[in-house]
Amino acid sequence: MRSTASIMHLDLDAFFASVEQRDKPSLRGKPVIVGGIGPRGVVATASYEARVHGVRSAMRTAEARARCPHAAFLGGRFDAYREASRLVMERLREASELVEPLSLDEAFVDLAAGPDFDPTQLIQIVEAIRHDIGELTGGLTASVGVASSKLMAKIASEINKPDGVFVVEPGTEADVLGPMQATAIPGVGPATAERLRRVGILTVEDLRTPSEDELVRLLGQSSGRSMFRLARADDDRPVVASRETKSVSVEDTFEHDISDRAQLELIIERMARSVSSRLRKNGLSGRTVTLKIRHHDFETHTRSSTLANPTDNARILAATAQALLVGEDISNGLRLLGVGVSGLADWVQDDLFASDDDEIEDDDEPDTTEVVRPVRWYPGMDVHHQEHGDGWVWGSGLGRVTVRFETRYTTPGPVHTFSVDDPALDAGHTGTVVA
DNA sequence: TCTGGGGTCCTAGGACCC
DNA sequence: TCTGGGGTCCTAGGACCC
Repeated sequence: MRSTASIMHLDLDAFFASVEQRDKPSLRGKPVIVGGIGPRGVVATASYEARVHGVRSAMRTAEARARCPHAAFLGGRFDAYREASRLVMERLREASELVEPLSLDEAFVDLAAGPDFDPTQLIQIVEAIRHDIGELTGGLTASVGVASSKLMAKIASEINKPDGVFVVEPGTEADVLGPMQATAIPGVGPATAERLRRVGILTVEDLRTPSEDELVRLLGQSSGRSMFRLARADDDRPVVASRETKSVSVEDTFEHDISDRAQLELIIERMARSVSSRLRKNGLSGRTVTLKIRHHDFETHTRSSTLANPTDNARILAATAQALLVGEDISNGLRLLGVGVSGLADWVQDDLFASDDDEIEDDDEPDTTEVVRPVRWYPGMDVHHQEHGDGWVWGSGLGRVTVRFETRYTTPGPVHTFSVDDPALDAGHTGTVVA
């Protein structure tokens, strides 16, 4: 643990929902919920206006609708989120080359690794970053924690959220941490919290009572040892700029359980194509193929098989995953299927037998010269109308789609309803739906 | 109409090898 | 003749994170 507060943790506030409010002026100041919008969906992010009504991440969308029926429920536009994230990470890298993104909306930055870092200018540096993020992203806000370790920086960023800063003065770490719930420590989730509760440990201070060996007996080697240290704010983990991808996977929960084997095999084929194209985009190939299945009753299994050589070939991935489905009892229906690849190598095996017809036709990538016609209009997605211009889908059903014509750069705009196959209406730039 | 999707890390047992 | 060990790979499951 270093002696200066120079590790920063930055967290964009209600990230997905904030991007939506930025791009949809009529939703600013209103409850916005981004996530799965189908019957089995869950909330990814709720705006602060929605959180007032008790809506939280990972809550079922059905419950969120009950709690906050007047909210806008949107499917999510990942291209827009990725672009905003890219701008933020780029700005962070100007402060220091040691930036460790944790997700699209979170990163650690080792400020001490930056060009002529001056600890006496810490607040000015942080405020400049936050100011620039707002400018670059069209008004997104970030919460920041700065401390002498990753642990305390991460905890600090929560303290004055949203749009706030908290600096943990070196020397005060253990005192700041002590009164907090044990679950404040990253890595203490529901299962660990329950184990700790059973032996009377509720706060971080409580967590300092047992010996290291006792914690190892309770939580296992790895967790036990790390919890012993983290409880004392003893943390010297470095900020690591780049981490290698370890696995690539796709999964889908169906609106209705599926028990038709042929249909499941087709879904596996589609997923294998998607995994394959993502492997290729990143110059990766892998040896272990994993099929994930979730039964109607939520019982979940994985089945994996390791190939002799790494591959990124969609046909091989599909055949391997399909073989793993044989022997599984699907008579009561599956609610989820997933296909993944691990054991990645950053090189592709020269395949002596590869030929063009070895590949399944890749329809994953839309032909950019064509007009993109979405199969379905989901709430929140970007659209373009030949006459009315740019807007977003407010809702659809019964053969109609309702669009609000406004963008990030306009005032709240008018609403019009069209037939779902109106030829004047096209998909705008859009990401993957969260559904 | 209970319970997403994309990841990471850890544990544990069996096979196999030295 | 009564029981070694360590290491690695593979599979499966579980906890956790955003």
